[in-house]
Amino acid sequence: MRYPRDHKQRTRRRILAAAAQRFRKKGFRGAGVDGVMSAAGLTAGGFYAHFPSKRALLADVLRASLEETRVLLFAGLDHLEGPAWLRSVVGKYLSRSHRDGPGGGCALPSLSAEVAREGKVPRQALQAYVRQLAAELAPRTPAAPGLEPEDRVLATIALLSGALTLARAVEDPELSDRILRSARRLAVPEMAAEADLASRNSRG
Amino acid sequence: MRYPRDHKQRTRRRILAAAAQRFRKKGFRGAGVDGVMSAAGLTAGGFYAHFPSKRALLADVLRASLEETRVLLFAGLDHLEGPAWLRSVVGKYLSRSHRDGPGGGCALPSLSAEVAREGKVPRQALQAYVRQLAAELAPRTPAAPGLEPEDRVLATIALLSGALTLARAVEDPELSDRILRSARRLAVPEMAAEADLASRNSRG
DNA sequence: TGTACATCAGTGAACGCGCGTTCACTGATGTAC
DNA sequence: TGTACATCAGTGAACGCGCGTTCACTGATGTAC
Repeated sequence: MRYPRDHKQRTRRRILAAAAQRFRKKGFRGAGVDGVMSAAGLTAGGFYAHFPSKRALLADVLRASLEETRVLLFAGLDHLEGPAWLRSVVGKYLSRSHRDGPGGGCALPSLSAEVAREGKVPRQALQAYVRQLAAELAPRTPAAPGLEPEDRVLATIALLSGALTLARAVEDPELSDRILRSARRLAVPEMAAEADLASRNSRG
Repeated sequence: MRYPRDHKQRTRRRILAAAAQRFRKKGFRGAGVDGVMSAAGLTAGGFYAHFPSKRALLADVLRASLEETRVLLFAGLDHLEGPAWLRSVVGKYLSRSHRDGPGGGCALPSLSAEVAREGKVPRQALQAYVRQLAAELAPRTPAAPGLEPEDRVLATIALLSGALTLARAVEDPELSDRILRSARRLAVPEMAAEADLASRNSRG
């Protein structure tokens, strides 16, 4: 072995991390191979020693983002359960910091629409992303009217992703905040009345 | 007047209609000026006699799509009210035909993520789109736990848009259908239990 | 210990291509007389 | 009624640019002896 054991693999991870950041921030078409590589401290030509194409990278970016989303959503909630747990997860997803940092966090709000147009491989990766996220949320999610946990979780992912996308696209910060807050309540109606009461109290 | 009265205006509308179709179907970056113009039966050069730039066209496309969404959602529902009315609206939005025809219908699922990155003018147009749609839905929308009609409507738009985006991005048709169905129930919990019952009965 | 060598991750110039935009020109139109 | 003309919507070639991708080459690395 002429180079340090994991040298190439570590470089690959650096490229992947840079791509995950830039794809989510600028979109798949908005982020170029050139930019990704120079963000990783490399030049464009080297890219193809690590990935067969930009589109193939997109699938890997989805896989990498799932891990970030996991950490973002699940960290430090072991003591909660039922609606209170779900409210916490939803609150983290629909937080201002998640909205304002599209380069990190969940890939769905930034990339779903583009992935839909990029053919089979990226679409399957997104599908795996949704399935995996749903599978991890379902066991702790309570049922809702007409919705087993597995289905409630799918609808909730759609709601969270849609709300974050809109909250990012709208120009007025107040409307943006309002979209986040409303979506939080629609996602967890069990806690919505209390949240309403609490915010009334705290505002006087 | 050397040309028929509305000749140029009519051409403009043709370009706008072609752009609305192609932007929603292929994305803003995925659809080129060339393609839009030839879909309108013209050549690329003529575009700039009608619009100052491709980006300015995006804002107009959002305005044009709102009218289509209006027709799609509200046509023929005058006899309904409350949850039953809302269920109908939601059912039309989250229908297979809307999912499978991204070139028509609502602009939010296809364009929100890109609009967020295209600067002030398109973002304001999207904001107006959301506000207008919300204002038209709110008067007939019932309140929900912790959600006045105005807020429920915002969260519902987020849910509908997010669900359609995911349903389009996922490869497996069964998962796609399941996302639509789950979102329908989360959007109108008042009718979800009945829908559940009905579908159980009809399946045996 | 020191030197020649084989490896291979990464460089950087070049490729063809499609993009958004510009602009000199065309040619169908309705008008003037 | 017929002819010369002014208008202007639309053409089509050209522009510079950035894209994804290729490939001959470089040079730092660890190895062999």
